Amino acid sequence: MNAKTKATSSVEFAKALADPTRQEIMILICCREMSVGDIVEAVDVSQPTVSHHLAILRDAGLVRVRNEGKHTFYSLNQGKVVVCCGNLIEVFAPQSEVTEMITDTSALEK
Amino acid sequence: MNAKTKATSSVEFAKALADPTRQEIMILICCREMSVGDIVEAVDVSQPTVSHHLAILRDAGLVRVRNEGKHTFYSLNQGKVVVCCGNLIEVFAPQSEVTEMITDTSALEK
DNA sequence: CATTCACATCGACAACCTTCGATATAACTC
DNA sequence: GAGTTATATCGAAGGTTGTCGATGTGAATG
Repeated sequence: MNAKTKATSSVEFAKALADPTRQEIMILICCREMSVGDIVEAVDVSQPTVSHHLAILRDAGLVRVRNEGKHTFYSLNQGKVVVCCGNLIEVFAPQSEVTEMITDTSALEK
Repeated sequence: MNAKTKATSSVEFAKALADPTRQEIMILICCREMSVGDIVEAVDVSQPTVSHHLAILRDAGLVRVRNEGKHTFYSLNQGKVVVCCGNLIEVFAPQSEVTEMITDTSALEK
């Protein structure tokens, strides 16, 4: 387990994903950095609402944040998603083949 | 994809997991069948509340239900958990090694 | 067939969440 | 330093969710 990355509980992880707007934002920043303004333009909610959702994703450790002058760039932490999903599978599907795979190998360690 | 199993959206899946009582129930019935009464005894909420949570898990396709006389037995659908988590990883971590694994092989098909 | 048992459903209430407009903050610009 | 731009925070409104007691329902039981 990486010490830098705060451990996110399964409930907190699920709550962070439990909103369509948040999932939409997550897809936008999944594979690239985006400024808050760019995200606001891409989704159909106000700027404060986008900031609010980004704060929730930040608190869950699901996004990386980088400040550059006036702009703040967000990007999704894909590794965190993998780790949290791995936790879910370990806890709620301990008898599945996938669980054997992810507990045997250290595929989720990074 | 199994035609019997209704496709659960990632938002619906996340919402189903986004409550500690529900996750507690999911762990209880993860690897065994339990009647509603047994679940009520094991958790610290009322019987109507347990029924309510079971209904949400049922609507999300996350539990199997079996009636036997007066009793109703619930058990977790581990395969569904694996499939839904696989979907999350594919969508939100497309560049991870795990995504290559689960898209290359058909490990999630059952 | 009246009673009991197991569970689901209903109605109400409180807590929480999403959303917005308004405002604060912090950084560039002229 | 006054103005502008980008983002965060605040406060309120409205919707959703979790919880409970009360009640409905359907199956076993005597």
